[in-house]
Amino acid sequence: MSPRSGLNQQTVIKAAIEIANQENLQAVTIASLAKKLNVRSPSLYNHIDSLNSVFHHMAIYGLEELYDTMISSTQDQLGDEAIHSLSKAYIYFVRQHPGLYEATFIALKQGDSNIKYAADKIVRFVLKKLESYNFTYQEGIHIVRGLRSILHGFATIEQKEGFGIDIPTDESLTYILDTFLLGLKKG
Amino acid sequence: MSPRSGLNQQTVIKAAIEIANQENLQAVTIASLAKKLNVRSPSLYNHIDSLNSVFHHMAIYGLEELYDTMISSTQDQLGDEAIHSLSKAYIYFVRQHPGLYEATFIALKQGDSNIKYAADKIVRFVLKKLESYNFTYQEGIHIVRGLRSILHGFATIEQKEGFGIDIPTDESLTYILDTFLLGLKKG
DNA sequence: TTGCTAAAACTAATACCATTAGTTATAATG
DNA sequence: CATTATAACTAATGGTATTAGTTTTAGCAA
Repeated sequence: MSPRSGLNQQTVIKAAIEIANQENLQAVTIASLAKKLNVRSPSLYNHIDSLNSVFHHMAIYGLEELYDTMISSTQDQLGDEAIHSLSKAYIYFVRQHPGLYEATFIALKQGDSNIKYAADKIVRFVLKKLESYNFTYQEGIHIVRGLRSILHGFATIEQKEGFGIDIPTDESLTYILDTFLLGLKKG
Repeated sequence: MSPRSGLNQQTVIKAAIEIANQENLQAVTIASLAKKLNVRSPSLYNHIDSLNSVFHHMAIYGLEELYDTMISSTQDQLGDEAIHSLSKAYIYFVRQHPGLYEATFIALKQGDSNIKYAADKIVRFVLKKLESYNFTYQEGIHIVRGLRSILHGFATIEQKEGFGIDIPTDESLTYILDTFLLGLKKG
């Protein structure tokens, strides 16, 4: 107890992620963090710059985790199989870490270069997986934008429970990806 | 000036939408509304229940506007043509009313039935436009979820300027929709 | 025209929030 | 064992939403 409670930036970020995933991103406040970590609010400023910087670190951590998950889900897969794997990994990641995923997205608009870089790594990875299809560069961009739209859109609608109806969402995801991939082959 | 400034709920919501579109949804606060409307913060409570209820009304208004825009963009169109039109209408609506669109989405998770109803109207409209393809009910659901994912994903990524790269986003949208529609025909 | 009343403004106050300044206690190092 | 840097603390500032209680006024009735 009392002074020297063993805090550091990592601990604070980790606590923030827990709160975000259990509640939501809005529930991450200096006050809620302090309570969870058994210190007074101002004490946190020995480890972080601001609440905004907490979101910032969450975003980078989340994007890297998402990237790793996608990488390891595809291994040496290529083509349709790889796209299905990486998509499933993406959607499952959002389901397991909803608050962390929120953080990755909220922060994007701030235009921070570290975050852009972490996000770009994912885009480049997907582009790489598309190489086996022999698309032009421009087509590749369109396709990545399409996949990203599908995955982000699907994930967030699901997160907000906007789908309603009792048809399994996993089946829908498979159907949507198959349709998109089929269209790519025919185009 | 002073008392009786002619406020009502409509005026407040309208001011909120203006602030949201010009800045963003977070900029809509009781304080910013009061300032814009030249009254003190507590005065607003004569016209609204809470800040949350303002977001709520924004969401419903936004969904109805979006619905109307999509309806009138398709008129008596059917099939691919209709899907392209309604999609373009959706994306353009988000570009023109970014803050209002934010509100429609933030509110979804609250699970309010009025909002669910307004959102469902759009889903049913898109389902109707798909009738000419002769899909089964289950396929229809998958496809609507797909289109919704594409449109919401595309719109929000564009909004946060997450696309980078200088290839026109309109071209990407057309490409993505064509690909998806092509896949539907082959399936 | 005058007086009443409901509505809409106001001020004051409460309870939260993030953040900064300044102080105290402690853990580790010389 | 003394010093020092660090990490906790308290106190204070200025922001937020919201509630309570008060004053003002617009419009209607007599």
